[in-house]
Amino acid sequence: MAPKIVDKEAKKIEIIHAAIRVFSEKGMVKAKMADIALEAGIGKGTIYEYFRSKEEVFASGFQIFFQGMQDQLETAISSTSDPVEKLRLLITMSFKSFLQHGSDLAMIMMDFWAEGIRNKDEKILDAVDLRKIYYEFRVIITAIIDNGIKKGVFRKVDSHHVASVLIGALDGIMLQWIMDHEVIDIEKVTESVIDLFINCLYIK
Amino acid sequence: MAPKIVDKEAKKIEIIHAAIRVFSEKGMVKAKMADIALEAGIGKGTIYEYFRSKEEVFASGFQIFFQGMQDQLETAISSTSDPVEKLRLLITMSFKSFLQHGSDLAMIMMDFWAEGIRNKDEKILDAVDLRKIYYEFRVIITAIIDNGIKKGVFRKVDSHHVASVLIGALDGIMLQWIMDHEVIDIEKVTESVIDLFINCLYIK
DNA sequence: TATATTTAACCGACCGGTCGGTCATTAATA
DNA sequence: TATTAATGACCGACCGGTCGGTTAAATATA
Repeated sequence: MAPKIVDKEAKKIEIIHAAIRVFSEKGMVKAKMADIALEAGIGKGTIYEYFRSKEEVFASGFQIFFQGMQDQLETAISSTSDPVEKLRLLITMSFKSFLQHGSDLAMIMMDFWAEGIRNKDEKILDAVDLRKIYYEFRVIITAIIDNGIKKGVFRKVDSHHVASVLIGALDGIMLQWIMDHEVIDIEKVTESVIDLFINCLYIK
Repeated sequence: MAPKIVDKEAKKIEIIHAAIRVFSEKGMVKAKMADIALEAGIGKGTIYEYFRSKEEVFASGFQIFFQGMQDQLETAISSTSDPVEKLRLLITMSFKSFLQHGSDLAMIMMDFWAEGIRNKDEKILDAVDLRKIYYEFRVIITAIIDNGIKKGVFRKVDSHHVASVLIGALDGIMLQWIMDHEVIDIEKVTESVIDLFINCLYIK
């Protein structure tokens, strides 16, 4: 009188991770539900026991992916209260986590971007809301800079827009790195970013 | 004994422009050959008189799109020999041309990025070679910075990596702008970029 | 312990729709 | 009329999603 019971939630997450692997290898469009099922070691139909559609699988992957990144970053910068050190950590951590994962994970980001931009008007999937993610990231950096200005370590700048430029630089450099690992030396670029942003904000 | 004659080359370019319009509106995947034919005011089969496949249409669009951008930029910065002014022009021009075109053109860039990255190993389409495009862009900026250093207007920096950061910043900011026009004030961000890059390189 | 029963979980053959690409036919031109 | 250009109905591969049937874990019964 009692049927087979599995940890639905755990299995769901397993499927998401399999999906992320497939998405990163083949891209959102070329990744087929059959591929995801194969990677997860289950039947195609089973995926539909856990998700309503391919899009929902994608959205779940998106959420887990960015949540993980954001958590990692926030714990890192909370380890110090010095604005300069916070910025330095934020920059190095961003690149480090990117390098860690290899180029596969970089690929998936591209799809998330593309999908996020394309679906920005249709609010069907609010999990795939890059605007919110960028907004939050901007808030964090703006706060650091404002704090630095208030403490008198940074010169007075338009913190909001400098934050936009920094985020842009981080993303844009990653784009270049994805395209050509040989030409972009992350170590040295990190130094350049730190040089440009921190030293230029710093009051000597 | 003489057949109907049309300007094949002109018609080909017409089709490419129609395709770019459709790609920018619908994205590479959702853009159908039938849509492109409709936009160009011809039959679907006719496209195949000029291109072998959808991918070839896409690659041609890619080439024309980036060639146009690059030409525009190069003529702009060739109007002066002052490194500072060259950099300033490069930054403002980049954003201006982006604003000019509206968000549709921004969309297509996303697809080009995604496609360019995904196809970087398969050298089938060397038209879609973003590595080359970025490389050339990097060379231009590196040259400007090196020239500035040589002339003693810029302090000694790792020009190659600073160039990477600048390109990254330009691209990354555009990404943010695509996602949320409201939050990113291009005018002010331009100022911030100029402030950060030029003033920080400048020797007072 | 062995067997029967229940039912959540699982599955993959199948369906319906889509779309890139083809080709037999027609139109236009000199 | 000879030749090329243009076309859109058609084809077949593909794929997301469905569904009827199967499996197996947990319990009930003897």
